[in-house]
Amino acid sequence: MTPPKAGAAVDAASLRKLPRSFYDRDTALVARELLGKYLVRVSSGEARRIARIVEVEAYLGPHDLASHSSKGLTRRTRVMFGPPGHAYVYLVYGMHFCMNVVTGPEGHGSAVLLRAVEPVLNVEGPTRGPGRLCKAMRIDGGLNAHDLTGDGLFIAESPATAPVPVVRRPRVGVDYAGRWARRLLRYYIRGNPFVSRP
DNA sequence: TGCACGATGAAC
DNA sequence: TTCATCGTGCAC
Repeated sequence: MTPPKAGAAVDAASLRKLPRSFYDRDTALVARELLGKYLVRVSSGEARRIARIVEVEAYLGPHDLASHSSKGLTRRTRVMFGPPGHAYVYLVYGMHFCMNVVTGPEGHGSAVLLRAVEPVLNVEGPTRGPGRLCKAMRIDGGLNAHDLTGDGLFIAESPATAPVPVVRRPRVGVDYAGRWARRLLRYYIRGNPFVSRP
């Protein structure tokens, strides 16, 4: 009759969904503050999946040559230029999905890529790396443009109180972006074993 | 209409 | 280090 410890920590009533105002701020700040938050996925007919965000990357806008939005407003980047608090999900290398959260005011073209999570509840398989994260959390292109203040897929406050120690590094796989490749826009929780490339 | 190239992951 | 695999953006 003793409830599992993890279950108690993620009781439905304790999951406080992040408001849109959280996302409508400076992208690097949102990236930094997403660390430690809970990513929640509710697929119909399946148990609710919860994972703690441990690694992210900030993509600042059209001036950031590593950002998809540097191509301007296209069918693909439409979501990035849309209102904050929505999911930008795209396919890379023809086989892996990557999930971002749109940040800043509408029209800004910025987002934060989720690169790794730590399983908390009902999450199976590897979760380090943006593609594996999406696979484990059952996130695919059908969730592109999904409103993160709604249901199905959202981010919530975590019960943790202590601040997380943060490491800043250059972003992964953007060597083509010149000086933007060297910017320290990748953030992860120091010492966390689920980070993709410590 | 064609083509080069990935915000990756897994195998070798 | 190589390769799978396909949507996107841009050249033609």
